[in-house]
Amino acid sequence: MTQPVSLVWFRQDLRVKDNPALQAAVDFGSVVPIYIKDTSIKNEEQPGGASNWWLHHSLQALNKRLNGHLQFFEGDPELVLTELVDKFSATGVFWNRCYEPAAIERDTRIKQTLKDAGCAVASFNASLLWEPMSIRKQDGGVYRVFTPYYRKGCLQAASPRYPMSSPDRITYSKVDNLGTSLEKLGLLSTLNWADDFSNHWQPGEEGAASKLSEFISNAASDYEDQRNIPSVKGTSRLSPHLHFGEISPNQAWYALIDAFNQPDNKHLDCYLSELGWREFSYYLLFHFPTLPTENFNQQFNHFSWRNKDDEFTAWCKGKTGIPIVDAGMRELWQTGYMHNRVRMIVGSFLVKNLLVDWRKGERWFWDCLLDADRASNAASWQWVAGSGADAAPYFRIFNPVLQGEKFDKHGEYVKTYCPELANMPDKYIHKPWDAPQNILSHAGVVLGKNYPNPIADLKASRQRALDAYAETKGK
DNA sequence: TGAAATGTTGGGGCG
DNA sequence: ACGCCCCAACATTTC
Repeated sequence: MTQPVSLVWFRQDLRVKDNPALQAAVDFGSVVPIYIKDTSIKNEEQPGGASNWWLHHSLQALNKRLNGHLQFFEGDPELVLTELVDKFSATGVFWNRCYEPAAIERDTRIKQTLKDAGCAVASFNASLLWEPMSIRKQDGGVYRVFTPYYRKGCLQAASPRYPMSSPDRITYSKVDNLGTSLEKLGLLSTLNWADDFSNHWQPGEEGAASKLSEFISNAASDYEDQRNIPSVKGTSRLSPHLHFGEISPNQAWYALIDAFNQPDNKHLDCYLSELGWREFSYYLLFHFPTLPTENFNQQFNHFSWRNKDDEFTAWCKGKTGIPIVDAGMRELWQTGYMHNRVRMIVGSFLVKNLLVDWRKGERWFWDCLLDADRASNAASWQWVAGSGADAAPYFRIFNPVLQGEKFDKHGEYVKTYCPELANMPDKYIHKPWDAPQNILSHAGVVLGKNYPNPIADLKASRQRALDAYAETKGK
């Protein structure tokens, strides 16, 4: 007696533990796990280079966990799925939900097609603590401010689902592998740009679990104080793992609560609320699908960005002459990651001091970040620009010198990524342009030669931003 | 999850 | 001893 066959369509849930769709397929019968590189989505929504590097290695890890049974395809998922259902005589298809506007539209259509073809189809929530459609204000409206969204909307709603364990035993269907090879998906860049990534990261479920336990044993107990120091690994660094679903937020949420084993701990609450910000980004994207491309606050449609190409390029390359900005941009390029505090600093500098449209920054991050995520990236850039929901007010302009002196007191972070400044004394590490000539020459720094002169005067560009924003506000 | 400008207070140096 | 000034330290307001 053969079991019914079902497909598990993996997308952003590249794990075996706490995977509701996989569990459903196991309960249903024998399983064919598949991954489809979706070529039907628009170019600008295709994952960037760094993200694809991660995806490649994550798929490799998942395939290993599935004993090599993962089948890889490329194309329009609707066509691929209907064809596979037919070829494998599958009677069930299961997946975990995605929440990006284009994915929702695609999946809704596919679900109908497969149902019409007589398949059992079910989708599940595997990547959010609270799904966007379930959180509403008392009057039925949509929250626009984080704190009431999180405190009233989320924390007073039903608790997040407790994580499931791995399926006891996965029975794989005895079918041919009709897919292509992982390599043929072409996710790896031909440049050697990504070579260094693997020194910093281990994509896959195992890497995610070890990041989580490392965070719990080393950093979580002092999270609120340490998370802002970029030279210290005081954050969880789970973001790329969460993005690809190698770990669910539910697993992180409950692991932290269990580890602290006491309510009302400020470090615990602080970390959980960061997971809350991730939820809020998805919530905003769901209810405002144009978030990645349109100003949430439409007053900004009239904003006169300067958009100077040479300045934008200097920012991308980490050659602005502002040490902590350059260090951040170089960390991004070299490691595919940037510390959260520094993301705010470089973002504020680009958008406010240089007056470059936040969407240019969004695009660069999209291509460079291993944790590039449509929801978080869009919501965070709009937050920085002041054009978003519950955004930073227009007058909040980070001073990169003060931020450096506050959060990187001895310049350890700067010196890691800007080695040409390695011998600068603490006093001038964040403002080499103010250093007396003898100190510069003693440190081997020649401004304009081996380290750039600052491309913007911080005081004047701050005033320029205030004027520009004041003008927009008046419109 | 800002920074700068402006205002207030109080200790200490000094004539 | 007293008034005056300076200025650090902190608080408040403004952008």
